[in-house]
Amino acid sequence: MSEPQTDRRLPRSFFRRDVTDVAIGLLGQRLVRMYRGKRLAGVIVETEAYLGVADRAAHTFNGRYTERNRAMWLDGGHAYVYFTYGMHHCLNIVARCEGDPVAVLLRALEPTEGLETMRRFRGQHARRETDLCSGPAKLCQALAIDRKLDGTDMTRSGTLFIERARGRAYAGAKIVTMRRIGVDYAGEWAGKPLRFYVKDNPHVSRR
DNA sequence: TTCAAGATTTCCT
DNA sequence: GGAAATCTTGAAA
Repeated sequence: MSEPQTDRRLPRSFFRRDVTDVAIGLLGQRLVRMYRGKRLAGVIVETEAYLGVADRAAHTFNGRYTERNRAMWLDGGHAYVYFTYGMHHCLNIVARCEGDPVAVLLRALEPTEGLETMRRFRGQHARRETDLCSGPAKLCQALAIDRKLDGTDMTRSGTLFIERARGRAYAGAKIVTMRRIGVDYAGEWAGKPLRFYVKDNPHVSRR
């Protein structure tokens, strides 16, 4: 028996493409997190591409394979969730194929379902709706995403997945391309145009 | 075993 | 605009 959402879920082939194409293609798609029977969801409005072994800003730079980043080495469509700064989680979606450790960092969502629950998870910081998911760690907190979901196959999981959202896609909107956030230590890679977001969308992380 | 630093967010001046 | 919070990771010793 198949559930309605299953038909809308993005297939493996979507994620096995070039990581930059996946990063751009994810804009306008819907991230869904099932939490205790409830749907927490939002449309992706900001992403960053991490190019793997050649990319000094990537966790897999120079072929690094560790306990933390092993999910990045999985097949396209898997989730890579890491913990940083002693308190924050960030969600990536692996692209390409097994053995090619590239991924897309989800930096912001326009929340669409389960806003009350998100507000509860975010606490009193989320005064405005644009405070809920306007940052990589904020969206993880709003959707209760932590390391327990690291390595999840998002093309098969019923807990964390991505739905095609053509009706809400920002196909007609302008996509802005610029340097990535928070990777100034990465030398020449810090300035590469690998951050993408929907122009003028209020949920995009600032700076 | 030790230690510096981090794909961030929030609060304070 | 600047710094604290907070702890895991990864590399060096």
